[in-house]
Amino acid sequence: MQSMSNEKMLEEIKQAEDQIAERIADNMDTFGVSSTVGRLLGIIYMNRTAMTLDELADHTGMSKTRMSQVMRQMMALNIAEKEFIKGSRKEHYTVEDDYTQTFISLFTTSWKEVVSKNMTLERRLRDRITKLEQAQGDEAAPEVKDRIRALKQELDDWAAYYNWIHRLVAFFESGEIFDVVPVKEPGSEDNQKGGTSHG
Amino acid sequence: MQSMSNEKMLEEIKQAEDQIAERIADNMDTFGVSSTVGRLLGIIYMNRTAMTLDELADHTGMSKTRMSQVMRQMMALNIAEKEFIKGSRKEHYTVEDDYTQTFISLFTTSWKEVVSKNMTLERRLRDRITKLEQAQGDEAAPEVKDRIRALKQELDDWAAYYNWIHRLVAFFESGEIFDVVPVKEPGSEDNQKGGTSHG
DNA sequence: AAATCTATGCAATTTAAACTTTATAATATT
DNA sequence: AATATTATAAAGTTTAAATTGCATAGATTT
Repeated sequence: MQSMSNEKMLEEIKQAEDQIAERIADNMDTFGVSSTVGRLLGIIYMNRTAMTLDELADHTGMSKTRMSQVMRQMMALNIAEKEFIKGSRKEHYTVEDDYTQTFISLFTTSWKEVVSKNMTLERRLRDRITKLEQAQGDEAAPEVKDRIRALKQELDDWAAYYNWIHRLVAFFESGEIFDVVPVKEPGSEDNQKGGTSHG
Repeated sequence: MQSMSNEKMLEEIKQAEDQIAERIADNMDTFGVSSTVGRLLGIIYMNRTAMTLDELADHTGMSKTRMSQVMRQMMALNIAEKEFIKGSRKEHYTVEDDYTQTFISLFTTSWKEVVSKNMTLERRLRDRITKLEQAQGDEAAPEVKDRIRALKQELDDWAAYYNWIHRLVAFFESGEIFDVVPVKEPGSEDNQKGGTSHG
């Protein structure tokens, strides 16, 4: 085809941008969160400036209530924050503009929650086992003793695994991960936006 | 309370085991997969030997068809495999018994898929932009030129991010992650089950 | 403190995912 | 080849999650 009209070109460009945003949204379910989270992330990111619930509702065609819920969730996940805009009464929301940092936030917040739930259960189960051991009289069947031993072993493995995740999360959160897997390919002098000191 | 009956103790032990299995299942949605995946993982893991679809259906109270679907998904995620049992016609399924390795498999397989999808889109968009640039005649508006430049920048950022994830996945898959975040706390002489050479 | 605009909690509805039933294809056994 | 038993596919149903509309509470301006 020959030289296009400007309108047609702008239309094509918009389509390309939309495809990127849509892919961001899709990828979100790998983190176990709703795709609407990704859609808003994409919209605000592409917009380059803070946006209000009304603007988001306009862009998505969804209800303002839903926008409120999702932005709240995104703030809980540490991938969005409110930004004060002088002269405006509305709340404005921004998102982290560094993809990698967004990945880290999503990864660490969700796994921290998992680790915490696990630790609670572990404590409870250890107490329970202690009581069981005390309660098992001299006449306790060998089978019972074996099962208790196996359960303790299981709990130890389990705890070791969660301890690993705990340290893994810390490794990401502190930014140490960038020392071993830098953002840009080796050969570039400047390997990341925020420097090594993250936490 | 005083010394319990053996039946009561076995009952308590079983409850504790069930709670662990239930937690494994719950945690699965952090990976973005159905909790049934986690439930089967827990059941087979606790069982310590390969199981058939019928046995799984018995344990869960779900249909055999569903068991087939989920086991297929688990094999796609590299966290389960078929095991040939001599003399039996049925398929028997086992799961990885190392929690950490299961984590790695889930993490790497899902992100690999995401990276692959992204690369396909990226290629397609770059072609499109090239065509746009060729098609923009001498009379192309400055706005169009700006938008194209911005889109290219966006695509570069985007590609850098996915390249990072790509290398991150490799870092996990190769086992190098264990060099920087070992499975057991430092102080233990033996830091992991499979040694350093994973891939 | 009344009026006006904001964001959010809650019940109701829509939509998507999980799961089951039924039907079919594949594989082994006789 | 006929039979029995397995695994998978397709369509239908149930259950859970996402989304909306309405009602209310919190601010801000006048």
